[in-house]
Amino acid sequence: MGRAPCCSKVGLNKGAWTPQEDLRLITYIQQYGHSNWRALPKLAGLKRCGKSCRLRWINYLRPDIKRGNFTQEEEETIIKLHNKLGNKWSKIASCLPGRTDNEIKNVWNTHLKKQLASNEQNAKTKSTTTDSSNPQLEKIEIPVENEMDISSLLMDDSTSSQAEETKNAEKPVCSDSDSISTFTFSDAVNSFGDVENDPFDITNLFIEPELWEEIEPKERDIISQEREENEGGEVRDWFKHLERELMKDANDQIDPFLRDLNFDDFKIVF
DNA sequence: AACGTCTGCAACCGCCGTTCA
DNA sequence: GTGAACGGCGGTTGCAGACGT
Repeated sequence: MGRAPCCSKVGLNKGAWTPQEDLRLITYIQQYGHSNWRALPKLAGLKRCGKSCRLRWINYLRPDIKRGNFTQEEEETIIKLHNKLGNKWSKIASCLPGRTDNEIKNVWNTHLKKQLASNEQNAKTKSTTTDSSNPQLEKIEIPVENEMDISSLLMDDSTSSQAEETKNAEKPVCSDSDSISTFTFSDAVNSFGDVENDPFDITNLFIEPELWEEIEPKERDIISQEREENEGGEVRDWFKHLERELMKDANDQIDPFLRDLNFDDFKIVF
């Protein structure tokens, strides 16, 4: 007996999402959250499968998505973690704030895998020398263990043994099982700081309640204060962007659901 | 300009683990 | 204990734009 399909596929839209659909999804989630993905499309008036909505939100519409090319540091992190974890994209993504598993998977399959392959090829042809044109992309041999501390993988190879000794004294960049307790607001700021044209301020990022509890009280105050000042701005900007997109196609009819929206009604959801 | 090929990425598919009645 | 419902994950596909001929 096979599993029932996640939803009836009859009459549902497939393929690329339209700006109208995006706007509907964002609007609904901002107002009501996403406690039930299966029910969401019906409640939001979307002709989409719940899974499709979830994927669209997680991979594209979430306000805390980090846009732009991956930095060298991020690529190094992916390579190191992939060496250790294999294709555990969600685990790798959990160590790269603002990056999605899908995005990381794509980057790996389209760029990093090829780079590593060509790097290995170069290493074979230049087997007499230890030089490498791209040292950070060299394959790193790390023994696989059942229990692991990802933070050690993210430290410099040269400092890893030292790091092991001072494990408890050092604050890891990320840990598989306990990332929430060690990831501070300052870490987030640093990790987002050099992103060009980042449309979202760090203080407006959606923060899961559990994570919010773990943020230092002082930092929470700073975030809250800045949020009060900017409340709704990020969402409004995003709506405005979508509005512009919507207006590009003169043949589009204005969605009645969206027509009467008052953008000032929307606030960041905690 | 027209056509074919390549590349990157968004989205889909199907399976798995967890939860709950 | 069982199976349906659901969220999540990883592999794969398909499309659009870039590029080459």
